[in-house]
Amino acid sequence: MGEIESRCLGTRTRLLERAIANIFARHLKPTGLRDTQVTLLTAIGAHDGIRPSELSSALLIEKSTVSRTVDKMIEHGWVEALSVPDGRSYEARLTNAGRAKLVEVYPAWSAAQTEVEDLLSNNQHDQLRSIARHITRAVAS
Amino acid sequence: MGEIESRCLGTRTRLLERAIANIFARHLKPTGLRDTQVTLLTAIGAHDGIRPSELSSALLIEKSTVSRTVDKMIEHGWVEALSVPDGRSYEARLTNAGRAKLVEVYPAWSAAQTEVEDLLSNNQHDQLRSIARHITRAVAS
DNA sequence: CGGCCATCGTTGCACATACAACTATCAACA
DNA sequence: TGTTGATAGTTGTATGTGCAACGATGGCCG
Repeated sequence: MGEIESRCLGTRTRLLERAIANIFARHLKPTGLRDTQVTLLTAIGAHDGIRPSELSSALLIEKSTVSRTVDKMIEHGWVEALSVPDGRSYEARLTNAGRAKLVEVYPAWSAAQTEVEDLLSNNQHDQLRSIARHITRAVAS
Repeated sequence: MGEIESRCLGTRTRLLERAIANIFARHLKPTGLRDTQVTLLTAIGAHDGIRPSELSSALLIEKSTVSRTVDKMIEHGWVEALSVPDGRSYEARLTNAGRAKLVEVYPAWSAAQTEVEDLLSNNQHDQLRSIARHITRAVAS
């Protein structure tokens, strides 16, 4: 049973995630945005016209969570939903207000990112990105 | 702004955590235990007499979450609380039922662990453990 | 001894999230 | 064209979690 204690990757990943999420949460608090909101806002900004289902599968965020979070961002006026031929779906796009919000959030994000990078040793952030990329590919296939 | 999209360690860590947590959740479901419960049960088993505050700081789980989760495990009869000189705290210890529960859970945990290791490439699980150890030390100091 | 601050665990409350059921729409095909 | 099955997003429900406030205890120092 000591094997769980000594090797469990679930526990370790969670520990890692909490440590890093806490840092981001602290820095983002004054902006009023949550980490998930920043993630979705950024993803929409980087992939104009992306659809909720793509956000969900690419970021591994539950589709219901995406639905509710994007709804709120639409209410805030940061995102707009463009209708598409497929009547079940829509395309998400940043509004000017959404882009402005991202600009506003950037310094806090950057400070958090720097703090996390300082917390990790030199190669570890690259390893982390590499692992995440690996997972992304595995999920995509 | 593309920098957030391309480099954010918060997003990447969360993605990683979700991917792995989903695998563990799926395997653990039949046992009726959540990942956090397994983590706490295992930690108590490995560190007999550990206190809630120590569980919280070592595992980066909120003290309130530890409190409620341990309460439930006590109700299930898996953990017992031993009183200590310091009247504010107590020592947590596994009961025989708790040890039996761990034995019962082990196969599911092991299957999940194997699936995660298969998902990652050769060195990545070691890198992940290394990073988690690094974080643990940073937090402890 | 007595007051003050720190620490510990618990509880109240708000919220994000997961999972499942549901609705609406599309695609395939007879 | 009508039916069937798959897919997209939404909503209901339950729960885990975080944060803040609280009550209780301990430790410290005058």
